[in-house]
Amino acid sequence: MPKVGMEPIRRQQLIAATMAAIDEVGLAEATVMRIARHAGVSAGIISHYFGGKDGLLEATMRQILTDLGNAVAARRHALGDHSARAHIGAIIEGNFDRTQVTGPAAKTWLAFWASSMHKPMLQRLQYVNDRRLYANLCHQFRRLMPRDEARNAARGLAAMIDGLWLRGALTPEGLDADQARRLAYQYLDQLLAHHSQRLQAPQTPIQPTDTLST
Amino acid sequence: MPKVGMEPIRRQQLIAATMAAIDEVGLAEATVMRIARHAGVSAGIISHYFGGKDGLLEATMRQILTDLGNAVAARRHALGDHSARAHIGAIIEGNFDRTQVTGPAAKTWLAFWASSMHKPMLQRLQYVNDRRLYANLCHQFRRLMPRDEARNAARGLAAMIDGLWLRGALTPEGLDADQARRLAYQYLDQLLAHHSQRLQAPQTPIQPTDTLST
DNA sequence: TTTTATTGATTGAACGTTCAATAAAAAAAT
DNA sequence: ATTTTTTTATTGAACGTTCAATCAATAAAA
Repeated sequence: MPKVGMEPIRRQQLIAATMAAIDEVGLAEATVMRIARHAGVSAGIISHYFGGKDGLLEATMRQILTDLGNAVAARRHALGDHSARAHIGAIIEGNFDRTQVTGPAAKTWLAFWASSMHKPMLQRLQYVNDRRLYANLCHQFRRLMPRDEARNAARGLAAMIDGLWLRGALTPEGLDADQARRLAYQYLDQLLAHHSQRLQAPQTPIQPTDTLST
Repeated sequence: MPKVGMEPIRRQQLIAATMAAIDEVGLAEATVMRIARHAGVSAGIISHYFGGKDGLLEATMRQILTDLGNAVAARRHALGDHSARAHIGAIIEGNFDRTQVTGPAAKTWLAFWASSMHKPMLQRLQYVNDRRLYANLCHQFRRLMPRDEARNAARGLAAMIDGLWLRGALTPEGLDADQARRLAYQYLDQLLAHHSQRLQAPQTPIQPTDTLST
């Protein structure tokens, strides 16, 4: 089987196998042997390409974060409408993207969330990603409201997104992405309602059954 | 040291030591020896009182869920005002209770969230707790709105609570409980605003500090 | 003296890593 | 075209470590 130029192929295989193994039995029992078997290779190869198990786990988390970043960036670039609401919508959509919501990715994500609290390298990755989400949201909200309120809105929406995600991952039936999107948009529109220069009123990618306001 | 009637004492010590160990080094490295050392006892005692490490972990998760249940129940019983908003407020307050927000409890909680996906017993505990939160919220919202909307509101608020929790646990500085409460209440009031029989308007247990702009 | 609680050395299983051996492809030589 | 050599990728058995569980020995209370 040894062909030249295997490195990128094997790396991808092993990262995918890692997610599959975590999906199957959890991080605690995702041994190098199980991961290797999933990828159809031997255990030793992991140390060869990633320097060890930790290296593979780090690479896997990087992959997940990169996927999320791409999912968001793609939707923001495809935006016709450059309103704040549209940008924030793209962030929501990106976070509930197919690749992210899938069983393996969701469980892997949650496993890394938990273990990042005690592994400095993973913590760093998680932190950077977190700040990026918050900063993006904050920047968009800032276009419609004063700074302190924008910060609150960003914190609230970030929490809502993560919360929907978390509960989706924990639910045996998996995340209902449509329902999650709907709830996130509904919350977003409530946040924006008070500050709508009327330019900016409910634009409805999704109609939250609106309401004649207070 | 052997006195009679040690069992309940040791059990409590060991459960507390488990949370402390998880807080310190994470579930993956919370070995029986480390936990035992934390409690000032030997490793063997764990199997003696809990039948094994798994038994101790299960008991620890049960403890955390019980603490949460008590925190909520206490606040609901202490309620003067029996409005739906007051009840939901008690649920929010209970979830951001001191004993829950503390470092050890928060990290232990997250660790169990992750591992409950692959351990049927923990999954069962987590699921029951989850349904209870949802059912309680749903029941209270139902007093103010039609069923489908009540369900959405309950799902949204549950996600918001868990999301704030999660992000608090992941943040290096820990959860800012006051800020979390404020955001949860703000969201709650937005949910209720559309349905307020005028009895029910913003009652402000917490003032969202509103902002002098910029 | 009996009962109860606790210890800690021991055991066996499981893990990640290593590395000499191997096999396949690519390159060079014929 | 064929053979030989070199390079690259891969294997899997062996090693050292770490862990949870066990249980005979022990020490304190009753």
